[in-house]
Amino acid sequence: MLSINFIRENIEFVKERLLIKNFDAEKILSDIIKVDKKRRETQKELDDNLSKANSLAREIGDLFKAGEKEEAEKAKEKTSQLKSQNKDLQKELESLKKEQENLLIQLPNIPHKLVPAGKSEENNEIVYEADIACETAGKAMPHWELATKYDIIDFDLGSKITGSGFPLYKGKGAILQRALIKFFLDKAMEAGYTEYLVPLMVNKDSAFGTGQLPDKDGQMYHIVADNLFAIPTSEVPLTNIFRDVILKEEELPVKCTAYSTCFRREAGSHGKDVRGLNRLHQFDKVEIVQIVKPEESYKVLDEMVDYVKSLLSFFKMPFRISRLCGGDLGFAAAMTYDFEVFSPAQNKWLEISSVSNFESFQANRMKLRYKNDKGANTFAHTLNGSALALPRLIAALMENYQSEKGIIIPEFLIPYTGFEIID
RNA sequence: GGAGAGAUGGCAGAGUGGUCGAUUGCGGCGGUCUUGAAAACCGUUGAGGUGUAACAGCCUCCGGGGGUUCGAAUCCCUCUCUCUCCGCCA
Repeated sequence: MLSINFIRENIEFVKERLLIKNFDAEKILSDIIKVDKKRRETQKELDDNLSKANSLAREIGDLFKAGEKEEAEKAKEKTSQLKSQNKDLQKELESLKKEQENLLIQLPNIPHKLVPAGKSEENNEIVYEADIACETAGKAMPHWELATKYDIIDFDLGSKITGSGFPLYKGKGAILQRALIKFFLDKAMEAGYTEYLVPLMVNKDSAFGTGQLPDKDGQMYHIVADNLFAIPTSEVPLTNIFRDVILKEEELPVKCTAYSTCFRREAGSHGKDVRGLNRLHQFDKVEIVQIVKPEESYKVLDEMVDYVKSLLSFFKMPFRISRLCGGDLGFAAAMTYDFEVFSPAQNKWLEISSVSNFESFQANRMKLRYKNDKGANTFAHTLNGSALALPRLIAALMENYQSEKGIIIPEFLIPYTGFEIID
């Protein structure tokens, strides 16, 4: 959420920058300014009235104490009009605040200067491509066939037990999954991240804090009986640890990581790229989150990109990094880098990680602040990234590492899997 | 699920209708003293809004929401959470 003070002072700038995200903010901004003005006027009026009421109450108290009962009773009568007036003002203020909030949360975050304009992923800017050749492009066996051939992932059983998009991993498939999780968590720890094991369901406040609500309402599984949401990523519980928190400056940067299962309804995307592990309702992911000082957030974004790059480099598979254009950028992000790994069987790039700087957008929503060196409370900047999401990585790994003998486990992973080949 | 107790400032912990935004202790910050440090002493120390050139001023906040009253941290209702006991259970 953008802060009202910032908007008030930079309307034209906000309007202009949001066009990069293909968001026409003209109407909503003028509404916000109008409501804001009204809100402040009402606030002032109410405050003045309350001030009067307070001093009257004090006087009445003094009169009672002095034993002047009659005078006191007389003074009481004066308050009734003030009271009813204040009640109305209070109601009005309340509804103005709500109105303002409703408008504010509709505004997406402002994209960073470097974000290219553009409508869709075609306009994303590729900033890095690993220099790794892929000889089997178009000739490799797809991972869903390999899965069956070696009996390590059972999509049909998943469907039987739950439904499509809930695969069941078996034997070496399950172990590979566990090995990767452990590998990624170990690396995150080496890089200074503190590991958490988080709740997989969150309440409304948390879902709102990171921006899942109300923007992506239909994308989360909702447990109605208890009004809880299954997390679409551990970013939600991780970042919400710091909801309504004022950190000390020396506590920054906060670096945390969590492995979790993630749940996504993927409503509206049925039938598109859903084969095999490409798009699932349930999957596993290791996430990294940082909370930093505003002036450092872009340096940290680069660091996080380098970190994810270093992870992917272990696998020696073709991958590339792109900076998302305005049209492809998420609601809450100011800048995002996507990582894609190459699937030789499908002959296409699979998105495997997404690293974003949200600047103060999430922090403002969840009132995440720190005390700066001048003692002033300041919104921190939040960043997060996948490091990494497993299914597509496993898909790419299976396809890239297939051989006549079986799927060869990359050497660095063998200590984690305990086996060298899936056959 | 049943019965009871509780939720106050960074922490501990007073406060049961009228200068209480809140006694006090610890912690933090500033100072005096000291060659330096400790101790001691003095001062200071929450958040949000409004407002100001900047101060000041004013308003709100004692778990959340609602109510009673001229006036509520204090009384009433309700929700959430924590603790103790009982039941059930991985």
